[in-house]
Amino acid sequence: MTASKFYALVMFPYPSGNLHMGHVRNYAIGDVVARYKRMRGFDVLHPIGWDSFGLPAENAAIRHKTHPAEWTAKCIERMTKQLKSLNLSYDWDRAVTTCNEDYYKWTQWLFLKFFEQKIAYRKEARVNWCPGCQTVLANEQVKEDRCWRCESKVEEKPLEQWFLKITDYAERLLQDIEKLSGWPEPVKIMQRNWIGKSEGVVIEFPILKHGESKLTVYTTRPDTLFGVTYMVLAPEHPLVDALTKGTEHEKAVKTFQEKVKHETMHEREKNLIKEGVFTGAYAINPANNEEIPIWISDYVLMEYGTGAVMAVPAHDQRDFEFAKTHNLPIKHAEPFTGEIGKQKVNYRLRDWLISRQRYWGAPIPIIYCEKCGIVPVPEKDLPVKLPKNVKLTGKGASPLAQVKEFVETKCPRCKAKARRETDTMDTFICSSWYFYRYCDAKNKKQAFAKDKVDKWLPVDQYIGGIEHAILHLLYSRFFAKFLYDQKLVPTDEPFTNLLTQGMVIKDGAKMSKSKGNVVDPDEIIKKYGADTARLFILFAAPPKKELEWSDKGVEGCYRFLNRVKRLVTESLEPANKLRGSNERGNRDVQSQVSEPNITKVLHQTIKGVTEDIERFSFNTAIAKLMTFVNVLYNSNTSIGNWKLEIGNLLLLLSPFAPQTADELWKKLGNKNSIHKEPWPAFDPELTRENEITIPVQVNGRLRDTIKVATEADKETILNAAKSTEKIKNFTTGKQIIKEIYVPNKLVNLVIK
RNA sequence: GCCCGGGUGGCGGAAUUGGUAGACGCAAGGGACUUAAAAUCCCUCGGUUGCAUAAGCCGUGCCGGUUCGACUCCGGCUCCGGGCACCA
Repeated sequence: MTASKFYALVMFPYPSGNLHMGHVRNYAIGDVVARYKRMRGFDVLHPIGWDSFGLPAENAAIRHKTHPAEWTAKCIERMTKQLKSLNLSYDWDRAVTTCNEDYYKWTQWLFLKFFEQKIAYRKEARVNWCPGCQTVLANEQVKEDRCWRCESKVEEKPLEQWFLKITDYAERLLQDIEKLSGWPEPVKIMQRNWIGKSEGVVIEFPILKHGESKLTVYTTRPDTLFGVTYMVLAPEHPLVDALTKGTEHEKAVKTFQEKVKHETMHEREKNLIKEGVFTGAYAINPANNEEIPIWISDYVLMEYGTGAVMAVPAHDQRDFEFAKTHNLPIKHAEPFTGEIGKQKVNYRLRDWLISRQRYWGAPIPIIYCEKCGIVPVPEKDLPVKLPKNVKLTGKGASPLAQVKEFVETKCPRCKAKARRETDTMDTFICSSWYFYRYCDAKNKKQAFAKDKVDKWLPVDQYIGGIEHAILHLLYSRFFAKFLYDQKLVPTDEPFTNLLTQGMVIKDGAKMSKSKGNVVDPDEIIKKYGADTARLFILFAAPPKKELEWSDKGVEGCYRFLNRVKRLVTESLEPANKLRGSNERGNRDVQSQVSEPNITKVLHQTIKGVTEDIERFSFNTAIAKLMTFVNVLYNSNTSIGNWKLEIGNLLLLLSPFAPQTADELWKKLGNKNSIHKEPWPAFDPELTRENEITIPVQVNGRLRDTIKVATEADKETILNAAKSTEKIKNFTTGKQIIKEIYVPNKLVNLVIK
């Protein structure tokens, strides 16, 4: 029988040149999972790589007068050293680097697949332009009208660009969220909201004195049809011209349209007073034949629904505000219950804009021919290599457009002179399929072999930052579905379980250069070693929560590891040496722990640590190891007898502090690496206490505790509880009306 | 505005199904060892009354409810963090 597979994946880093604490946290968590699963006998895939295309490298190269390829290579070299210094158990042979030809060749190949299936297409649209990055951005990459990366204010520009038709998958992306039982609820909610499904109807309103022309609106509330008092069109709506041409309203409408044209979506949204003008035309409410005025206003968006709405000010906040501003009637009406219009589903999700007007990305493998039009680069001609000799200024059009040798080519179909596409792909494309490439990282003939991805996918545990709740995690789900449809991968969801780690903060704020609160992992590793750094990061907070950095806390973890080391050293000394009281201060003899109890605590610790790791409660797992070490230190028995306990302690410690655990393991006389050992098992019988302390409450308030044998029956325990001095003080002269006994948990006496 | 998280000692956090609130670590105080310091080891450590390591009262953001019993469940607020934001 072969071992079950386990794919432990961490979000691969962008090679900025510096590992930061967020990385350390992500990778420490991932490494604990990988090491633990390995010890549990799983065949574990735990890879790492580099998300190495992207703007920062291009900008850094310009600043440092070097080439992005060289800059990136240096950064990767540096960060590889840093990662290796953390003793992360990666399979380095599988490392992928998205800016290498052998990777982006297949990114381009995937683009061709999308193109074949008409998922990749070109269209002109008003797109988000970031003046800081000098490129366009996808909707997902704009946060509150600012660029997610450089925080410049995003502008809108009408441009012809490449898109991926992610909207074709909107319904499946939404439905399959149900399948993601191993994902955190907030992430799923964010994705649902982003997709933004709404179900409604499309209703046609005839227009008065305009023959057959009709006004089509989309509404989720057809029941409010009787309350409609006016109609509103988006300023760009195609009917506007026909309605106003040659009328007294034409001029005012044109002026308004001009004004709106120069505003971005966000500016429009910020307008507190809803502006608009009357078109002079009227529509007829199909439900009651009322004549209602048609207005235009910037609060109606051309991009959503039909670009026209029926306004029900009695029901809708925005309609209400508009009606008040422009003195339009507000009508409270009976609900409309008839059948009208056609069912229609709308989504807020827009297609993914993937063109980027920058150099450091995978070239879009497309050729424009005057005769043949848009021609995909034939597969055999891949990769379309990024030319090395480029002038990078960070300004103006796509840098590739300046490279004559790149642009000028022949049409693959008719062999006539043709031009290459000069935009590159959004780097989120590169990161949407890297976890497939890991399975077959060196394949020269394919992006990945089917049997390899069949073996490893889906990812059993994915770990990364919440900041990708929509971005990377939505794109990757989309890719998975497309690749699944192409029968290239085995599942239509890529990640079975997702753990979103919290940020690392210091002095209450995110670590950042501008705040000057950055802690350099290198310095911590140099001073205390990688194990201390890992241990602290895992101990200071549960993975999902924010982690407050504390230099003192780091020292505490350092002390703990030294305590473990000392324990091992002392255990190797002659067995007759007791942990005598003379070297331990004047401790209460009763607090010392005797031999059989150590066995019990060992088994309790194995049980507790195992369960804690399973539920990602690493902080409490480590706390239990500390408790165990404290118990050993407090023991009154010969330390020479602790071989078994100390061996197990090291095994339990090994996923957290791999280097220390292995060194000490060898010191104990073991020849093989601790990391090849199986995870320790516990005996449930041996974890049992033979005497337990039971709290005794009177009217729900703790009054005393009693010690009883674990097997003691209800009657014995209740009698014992009622007969203690303290309890008697509360109960004498009173009537016990109820006796509550929760087995092995507590006694509560209700008195009157 | 809407949708998610979250408020527990001086601090980070624990309490897994409603059952001894504060595990573990940090900081603080005391002690042992030492010529001394560092390191190490031990003890105390939510607030309050109290000589007390006697006993009691209060205590998990606030107000109320359910329950023998609530950090945990329910209703209403409040503050902090995050996401979305004219999507008809």
